[in-house]
Amino acid sequence: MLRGDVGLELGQRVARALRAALDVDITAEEALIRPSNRDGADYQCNVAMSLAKKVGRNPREVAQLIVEHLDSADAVETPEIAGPGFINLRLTRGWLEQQVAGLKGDDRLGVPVVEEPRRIAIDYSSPNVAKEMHVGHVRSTVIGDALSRLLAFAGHEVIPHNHLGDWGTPFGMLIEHLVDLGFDDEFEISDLNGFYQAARVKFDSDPAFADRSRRRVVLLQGGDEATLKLWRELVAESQRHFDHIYDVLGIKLTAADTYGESFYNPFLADTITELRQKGLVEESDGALCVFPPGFKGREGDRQPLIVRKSDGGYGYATTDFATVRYWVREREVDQLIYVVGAPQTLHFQMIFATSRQAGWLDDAHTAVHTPFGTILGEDGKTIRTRAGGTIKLVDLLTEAVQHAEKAIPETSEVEGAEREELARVLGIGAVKYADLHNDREKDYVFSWEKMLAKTGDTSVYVQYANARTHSIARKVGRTAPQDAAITLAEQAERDLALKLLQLPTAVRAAIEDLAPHKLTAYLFDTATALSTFYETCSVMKAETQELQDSRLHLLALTSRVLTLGLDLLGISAPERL
RNA sequence: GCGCUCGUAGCUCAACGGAUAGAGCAUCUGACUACGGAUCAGAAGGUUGCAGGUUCGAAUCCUGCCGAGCGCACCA
Repeated sequence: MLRGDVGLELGQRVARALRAALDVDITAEEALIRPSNRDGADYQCNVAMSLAKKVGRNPREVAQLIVEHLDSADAVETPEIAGPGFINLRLTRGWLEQQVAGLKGDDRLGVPVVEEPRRIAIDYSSPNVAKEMHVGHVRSTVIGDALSRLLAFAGHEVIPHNHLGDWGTPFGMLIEHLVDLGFDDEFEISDLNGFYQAARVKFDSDPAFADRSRRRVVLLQGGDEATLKLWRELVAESQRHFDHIYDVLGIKLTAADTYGESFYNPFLADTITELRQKGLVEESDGALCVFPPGFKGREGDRQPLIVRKSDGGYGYATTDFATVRYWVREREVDQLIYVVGAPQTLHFQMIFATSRQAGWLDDAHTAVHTPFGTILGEDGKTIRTRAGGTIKLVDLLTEAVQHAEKAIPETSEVEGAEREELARVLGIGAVKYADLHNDREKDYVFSWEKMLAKTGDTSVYVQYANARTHSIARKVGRTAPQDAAITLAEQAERDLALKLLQLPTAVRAAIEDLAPHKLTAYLFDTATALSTFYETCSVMKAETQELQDSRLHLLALTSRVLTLGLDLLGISAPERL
C-alpha cells in the first residue's frame, strides 16, 4: 500500500500507539507530526504535551508511552524524547527507499484523491465588457486559476466561472454610442478602452445623448431585440479580447465559463421576493434594503445592503444574492469560492450572513471569500504607468515576454521558434509565480528584476532546476529500468527523497488554506534540494550502473514533482532552457 | 466614529500554538577544465511595532496603545 503522505502515515502509527497505551482516540492529524529541522530528526511529534493534561500525566510520561507502543521499527529509527516531550522521528533508510520507489508507478506522485469530493463553484477573473483587462485583473485570474487546478487535482468537481460585468447602466451609453457610429450588426473594436472613454465623454457633455442612453437602458432591460443584438455583439467582441488574454496566460477560462451579471438578471425579482417573504427586507429612504445582523456602519448601528435602488434598479448586492441562490439551488454546489479583492471583504460578509438567514447557505453549503492584496509599484503605491494611467494586461504580458527574452543566457541550448516560445513560458511563468509566491492577502511590489532573477525564489530557478534533470538524462542517453532500486546512501540523496515525499503535504496545505504560496515554497525547497544533489552526486560519473539507475530515477521523480507542482499553479516546465 | 487586513534580518518575504523564528536578495569567505556556475558550501545579520494577559510553551490566541493600508446606502 502506497502512502505518499509521510506525516499522516506517522500520525496513524502514533494514534495507534496512543490507543494501545492510554486508550485515547485521536486522528492522524491530531498526532501533530511536523517536519523537523533538528539534526538527525526528519519529523517531530508534538502530541504528548497537548495531551498530557487531558490524560492526567506529565508530558514526558506520555511521550515515553507513545514511544514504547509505537509500531514503527520498519519505518523509524529508535525515537528520541527531547525537551518537554517532543518525540524526534528519523526515518529508516530502507523505508524511505521503499516509499520513494513507490512513487515511480504513481501518476499522482502520492497525492491522494479526496474521500469526499465536493462540487465547488469558483468565481475569478471577472473583467468588464467594453473595457480592456488591466493589471488589476492579474491576481484574481492567476490565483483563481491555480486554486481551480489544485481543487480539481485533489478530486473535487470544480466549476470555474467568470462573473463578467456585462450589465447595468453603462450599457445604455455604450450601445447608444454604437448606434451613433453606425454599427448595427457586426463590428470590431480594436481599442475597447478608447471606445468606452469616447462614450463616457459624450455622456458627460451631451445631455441629449445622456437622455438617449437612459432610454436605451430601459430598452435593454425590457428585452428590445435590436438593442439586445448590439449588446450581444459588444459582449462577444469583448469576450474575444478576454479569450486572447486567457490564451496568452494559459488560463482555463472560456466563453462557456462565463456567467455574467446579465445571466442572473432574470432571477433578480424572484430573489428579492424570496428575501421579502422571509421578512429580511425593509424600505429605507425609498430603497429596499436588507440589514444583516451584527454589522455597524458610519451612520448608525446598522449597515444596509441595497437590494433595490430607489429608482427601481438593481445593484450588485442583488446580483450577488441571485448568484448564491443560483449556484446552491440550481447547480447544487457544496461550496462557493470568490477570488475577489480584499476591499470587498465586508460586502461578502454581509452577503453571506444574509444568505444564511435566507437559507441559501448552511453548514453543508458554504461560501468563502478569498481576498487578495494589491499589486504595488516600486514606489509602494498601486502600480501605474509612468503617465499615471492603468496598465493594460496585454502590455504587461508583452513586456514580461520581452524581459524574459533578454534574460535567456547565451549558453542556452534553445534557438529560433523554440526560443520565442521559451521566452513566453518564462515571462508568463514569472508573472504568475511572483503573484502566487506571497501570502495571498498581502500587497506585493511588482518588480521585473526580482521576478525574473535566476537565483532565489522564482519560477525561473525552479524551471531551470527541472530543465537540468532533462539535460542530464539526455546526456546519459539511456533510461534506468523501471524496477531498478533506489538507494539513498548520500545525505543529498536522502534529503531529496524526503522532499519528494512531502508533495502531498504541500498540496494539502495549499488547498486547505486556499494558499498557493505553500506550494511554491515547497517547489523552491525541492529545487534547492535538487541543486544540492547535483553538487555531490554525479549521475554520469556514478561508480556503478546500479547507482546510476538509482540516481536517474531520483532525477526523473524530481522532474515529475516539479512539473506537476508548477502545472498545478498554471506554470509550464520546459524540458530545456 | 465603527470595522477589516497588516507591522518579523538592511530589502522582499516564510513560519500549521511547539524546541535555537527560517528562506531569498544584498554584504563578506570559500569551491572553478563546471553531469548547463541560471551552481554549491559557509559567515554575518532579529527584544517578531509597544505594553499587559492566557498557556507547560506565543510572531501566532485575548486586551489596550502606536503606525500603515482598505472598507462602511442607492458605482460594481
